[in-house]
Amino acid sequence: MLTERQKYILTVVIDDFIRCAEPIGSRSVSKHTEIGCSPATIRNDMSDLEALGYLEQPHPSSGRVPSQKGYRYYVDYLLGPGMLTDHEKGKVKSFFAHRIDEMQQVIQHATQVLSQLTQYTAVVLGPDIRHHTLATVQLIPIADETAVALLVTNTGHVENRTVRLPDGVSLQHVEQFVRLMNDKLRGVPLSRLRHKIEKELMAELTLHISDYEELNGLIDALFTRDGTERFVWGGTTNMLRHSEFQNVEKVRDLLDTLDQAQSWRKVFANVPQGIHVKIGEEFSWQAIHDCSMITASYTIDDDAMGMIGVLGPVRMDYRRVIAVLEQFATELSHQFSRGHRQTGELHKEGHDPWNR
Amino acid sequence: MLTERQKYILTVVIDDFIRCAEPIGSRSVSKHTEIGCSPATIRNDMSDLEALGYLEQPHPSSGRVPSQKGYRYYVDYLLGPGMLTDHEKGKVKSFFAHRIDEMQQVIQHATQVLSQLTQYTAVVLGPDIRHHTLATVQLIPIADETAVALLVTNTGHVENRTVRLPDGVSLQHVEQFVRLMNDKLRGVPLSRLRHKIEKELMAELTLHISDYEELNGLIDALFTRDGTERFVWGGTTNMLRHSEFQNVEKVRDLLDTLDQAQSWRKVFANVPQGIHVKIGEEFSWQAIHDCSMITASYTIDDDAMGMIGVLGPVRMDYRRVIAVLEQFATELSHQFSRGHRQTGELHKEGHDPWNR
DNA sequence: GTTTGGCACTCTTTGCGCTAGAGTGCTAAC
DNA sequence: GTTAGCACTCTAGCGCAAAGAGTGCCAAAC
Repeated sequence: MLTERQKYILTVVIDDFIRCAEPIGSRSVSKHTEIGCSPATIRNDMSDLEALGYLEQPHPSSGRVPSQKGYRYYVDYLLGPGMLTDHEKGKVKSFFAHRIDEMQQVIQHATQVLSQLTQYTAVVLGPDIRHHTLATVQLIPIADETAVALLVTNTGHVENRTVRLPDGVSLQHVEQFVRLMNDKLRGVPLSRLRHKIEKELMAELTLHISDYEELNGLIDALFTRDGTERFVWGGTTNMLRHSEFQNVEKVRDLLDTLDQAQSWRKVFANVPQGIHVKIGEEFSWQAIHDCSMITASYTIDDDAMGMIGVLGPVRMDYRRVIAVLEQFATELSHQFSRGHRQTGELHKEGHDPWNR
Repeated sequence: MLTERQKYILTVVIDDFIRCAEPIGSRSVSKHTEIGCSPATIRNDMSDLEALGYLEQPHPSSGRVPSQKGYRYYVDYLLGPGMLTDHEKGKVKSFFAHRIDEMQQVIQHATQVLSQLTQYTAVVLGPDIRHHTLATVQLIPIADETAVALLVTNTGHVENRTVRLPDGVSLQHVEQFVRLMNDKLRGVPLSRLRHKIEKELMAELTLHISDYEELNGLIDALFTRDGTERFVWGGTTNMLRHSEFQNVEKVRDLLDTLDQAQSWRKVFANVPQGIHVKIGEEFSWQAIHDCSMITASYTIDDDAMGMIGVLGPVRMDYRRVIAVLEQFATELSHQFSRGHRQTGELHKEGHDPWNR
């Protein structure tokens, strides 16, 4: 258990170190007028803090540097609420001022704004479209046996893929097949499409495409998502601004790691709701052992939807970044909730404005 | 005019410098047995080559380093044909062994293979879809006044965008509007769509959407392409492998420059057909003044289509990269030509297998 | 006229020792 | 429990010398 003064000293050391990236000595801590005790006293406390594992000495008789355990304590117990500057507020506001239709553009732009605002690297995960419902599925033939398949969700998300059509099935049959799927599947969440087809539609579908193998392959090609949640990094080069990445080898490892999309998907999948901070060696990869990531989830009508995050050196400005992320995630939730509500009512079963 | 021996010495100096990245001295050149003359003679020639601007001395009494003018001469007149190693041939072969349907995936994968093969940074431009023809256009309503518009080309490329539908136009009218466009525009190259609509279809289209402003806006939203030819960088971190990028500041400038999509589009637009080498200060941006780019175009049925390229330090292995690019572009051309031919015949005017 | 060996000269790189500065740990006094 | 003083340690920066690489030039040889 730390004394109040020890907590205060730890806070000051970490705050200062975040600012200037150099070991902090007892004299410079004592300069903070609030403390009211001499460097010698502070030395004793800092020595205790080191013994407890919250501080470290890069070499004997240098100032102290926070350990990752120290950062963890700081984030969990010492961090006061942050405030956005007017400039930051303005940037966030202006991002949300003009509505953008295309999800991909929103994501891309958001990473840019976030990374520019924080001067760290930003990441934005799009909404999890498995909860969106199917608006329509279409097949557009482009060659004898090839067609482009389109899935459109109620939220306007479009997914397209090229599929092979089964041999020897007439176009009339394929058309009826598509018609049937549209009739029966509109309004069904993407995540439940496969299930619903297998439970309720197989019999009917085989009327149009009788070869079971072929039919199954086609349905697979149409509805199996590869789980590629779209996420985008922004401002990756901001990493190079910070003194812990002046070594090119390290930078290369780090940037290569950011490209490992598959692995990040796992990381993002396990991040809890709300604001969450992951520090250095809490990551499983060596290359980002001196990075921290702060994440915030945004929601659509209180449904968990997506995530935004900022990756920076362990020595990042947690207070400021958390404030920015909180603000940004809140705005993003509002934005999407409005947009979603507007379109949510449209595609009930049987309602088709175009009477297809 | 250079003597044969001077050309030989220049070649040796550049070859060696490309290999070891250190100034080359007369003694080390004389070690190449073929030359049959002493270091002193070579010193004289190197002195001449420096006077002519092909070589430079980093500081008095060090070895010589090629100037950019030297590289240019080397590339234009001295470079012999390169040969792929069996390993390289194998890599290229295996890339083209399995056919991939989605263009975006082909591009992405190609950049990875190219950058891995060369150990430099690779870029791949997709085919210029302005020459592809329209297969179909569709409007799928997702909210009261919003619809997803889809353009599909004869080559299976799909473009989607969200558009606002004009106020107070019935869905029947919109549907007829789309039907009309499909009837009249199928088979027209994307680049000529706008022109054709304005020349031939405006009168008919106003039957369905009478407000000229609204109609024009919708057509704009449907058919105006923002000129975002898709290109993808791969292996950007390979840049950091090379000794000229050991300075983090420089690396940051360079990586930031790679992100300037807009500017690169201009560069790529002006690259001539075939193999082309651009060296250092021939670029207009400071940040890549010590990079060279080698590009190769690939074609579909002898039509200029797209481009692949490799960006590396000026001190890059031109011979090897040119060989790789030539091979890769040739294979790519074959691949696409086959694929294209297969689908090229389908969408003649009036031929619609689904009778829509 | 071209080529070569020899030699003096220049510049960079590396290692060493020195000093200044920052910060600690310890002890004794308050 | 807190503080002042002091000895000690470690780093960063500087200058210097020696080693190494490579040149330029000159006179002699081909």
